[in-house]
Amino acid sequence: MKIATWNINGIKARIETLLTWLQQAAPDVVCLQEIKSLDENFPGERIEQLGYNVSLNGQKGFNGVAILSKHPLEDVRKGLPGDPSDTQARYLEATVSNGGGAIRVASIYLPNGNPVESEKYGYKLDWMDRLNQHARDLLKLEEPLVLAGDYNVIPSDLDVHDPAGWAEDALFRPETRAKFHAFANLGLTDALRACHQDANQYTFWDYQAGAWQKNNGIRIDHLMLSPQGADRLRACEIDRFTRAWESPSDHVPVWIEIAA
DNA sequence: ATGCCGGGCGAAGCCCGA
Repeated sequence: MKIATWNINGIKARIETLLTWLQQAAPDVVCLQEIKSLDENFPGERIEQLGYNVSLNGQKGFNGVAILSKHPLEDVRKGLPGDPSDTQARYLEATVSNGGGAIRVASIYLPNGNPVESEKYGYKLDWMDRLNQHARDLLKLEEPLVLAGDYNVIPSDLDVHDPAGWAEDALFRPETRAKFHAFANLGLTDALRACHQDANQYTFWDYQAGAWQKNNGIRIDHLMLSPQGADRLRACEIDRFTRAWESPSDHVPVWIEIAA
């Protein structure tokens, strides 16, 4: 089973690109971030025509996450627990059943947090604490689990073209990385790093300053697996070719192959 | 280069992203 994550930066602007990639890559499950759409305005019918079920946690104008699946989506959870006052659409979780077994899948759009001096950084850190707590609860189930999405976290120096230049950024500063490592240390496997250890495994290139042409990228889109999920991991790849397509998202898809 | 692009909203210019 092929499970992907992709921050598409607006479904309205990316629907044709998404449909092209879905037909070409043929993933079984896709976690989307930044759909920037209300549920009722999401072009679900065109995606359903390709054989996908669609589950949404949308929001007007920005944020918004989705899960697409060729298999039924069950027990859908909208929103990350722990703060009823949080109205931003950044989390969606569902169980994918493919006959043989079930996998719990989450689509995550973790807050950016810049500028660090603003309340946005505190919101990011609080959100990471809530994600950590929820992951603890999910891991207690001891089942295959894939927490996939745009984490807005650069895990290590290997994952950024210019570590020194990013040192104080909300995506890379020590406090951010410490929380991400605490999360991973609950027992979650970074699928890309389980399969590839070399540098330059980027998933995002800014639209500005020729970042793509210069390969000034960062790795911030991750698939994090429970032990039961990691046991079944067979491959993890980054579809960086989509960044060269016309009118691309600034993120590219990342996917894993899991033994059925 | 804490906004150079690009998207959304909504119909000009501002908010947002990383």
